[in-house]
Amino acid sequence: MPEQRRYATLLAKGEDRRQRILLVAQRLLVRNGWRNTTLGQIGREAGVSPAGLLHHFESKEQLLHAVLEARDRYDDARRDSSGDVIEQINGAAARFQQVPDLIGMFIVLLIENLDPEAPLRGRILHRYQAAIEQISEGIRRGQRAGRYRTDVDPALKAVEIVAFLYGMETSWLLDPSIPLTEVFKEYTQSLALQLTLPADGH
Amino acid sequence: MPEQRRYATLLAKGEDRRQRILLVAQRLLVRNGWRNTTLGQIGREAGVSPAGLLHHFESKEQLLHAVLEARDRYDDARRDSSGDVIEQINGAAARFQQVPDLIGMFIVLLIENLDPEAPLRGRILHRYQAAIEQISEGIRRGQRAGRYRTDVDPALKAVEIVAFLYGMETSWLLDPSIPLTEVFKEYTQSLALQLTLPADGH
DNA sequence: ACCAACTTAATGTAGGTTCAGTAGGTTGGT
DNA sequence: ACCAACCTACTGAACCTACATTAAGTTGGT
Repeated sequence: MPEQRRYATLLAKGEDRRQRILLVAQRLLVRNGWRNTTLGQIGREAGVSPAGLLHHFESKEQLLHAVLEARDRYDDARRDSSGDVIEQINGAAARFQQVPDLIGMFIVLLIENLDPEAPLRGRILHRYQAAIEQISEGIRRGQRAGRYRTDVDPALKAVEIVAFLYGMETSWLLDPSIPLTEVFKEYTQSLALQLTLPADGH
Repeated sequence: MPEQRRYATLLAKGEDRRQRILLVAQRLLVRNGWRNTTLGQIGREAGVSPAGLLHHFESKEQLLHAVLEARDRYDDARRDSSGDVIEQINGAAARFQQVPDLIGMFIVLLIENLDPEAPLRGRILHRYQAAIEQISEGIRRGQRAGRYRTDVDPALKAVEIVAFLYGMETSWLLDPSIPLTEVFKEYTQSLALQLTLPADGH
């Protein structure tokens, strides 16, 4: 039996549990925030004791990083800087329905790490700026292609769009009954109107 | 000497300290979240021991409620349902500069109270819905007055606008260097464009 | 026999709260 | 003017609970 296969069953079981823990941790993180989520809660829902949990992750902090890395892998997998801005926004909207458990993680961590000394602050700020940059670039591309008016400042508009997206996440976390699709549609229409019409000086 | 004036000097000192505690608590609440703010921190910055703090407020939770009530009084004082939506949004923008310490309190508490069982969840949801209602009504008023197109659904647009406002708070909390004024101006222009132009069926 | 995957029972610590006491200003009577 | 009773505004130490983490032991597959 090859070295790699020794304990294959056990290791598979462990990996399974590990994934389950990550999923539960992710969900509770969004619902309760990270600081207010205890290893006991995660463990209970994942079927292990707090100590058992630390068999898979060496500390609570490291578990958080594992959750973040899983999330980053997901994001990286579907980053597409090809489509135009409207499509990017619609993509974000679709994700609300497709993977509701992932929505809000970023916002929750952002709020929990506002302090300059907060451990995740750098990482989060970086991600925010990357989002701005991605949207800006989408707008610039549209302008170069002649699809968008050139008198709209891409950087400003990007800040606005990202604010709208964050705000929708926040609103939806609070009240999932809001008419997501319609609001997104409304906003993208409004955007299109402003981005594609010629200026009229009133 | 009238009954109310007994111990006037002492009571004034107490009231002074009380106000100072409220201010510090409010600031730390936004920076660190409520759960991550300790009575020790608040006390240190307000010049009392944790125990001394509880002489003025009977518990940490009650202190939070006092902060909320102070905030509500402020909000109620400047509620104006008279101006149109654009003006309301500009008013919100102005508050970022005027009273930066008040910005973000709502968002932070919102995120910390997402859970259905969370103590402030009801209060926060109610306030969100009130904000939506206020904006909706502003749009409807504009429509009745013939200033706005009637083919924009006020409820939908209100959700969008509130999302933008929350998102701007969040973004600004994370990165205060964003060009606030310009983004607000950009957004209100975009809004005006959509709300006041006749429909073109493309 | 060995190793992963646990469990239960400590351990340590942070933080809210309680308690007993101190300082010093206030009041009302003398 | 002075004093006793009373009050507010605290402080420091002790208390208690909730957690994260550690230690030591158990189980069951390979």
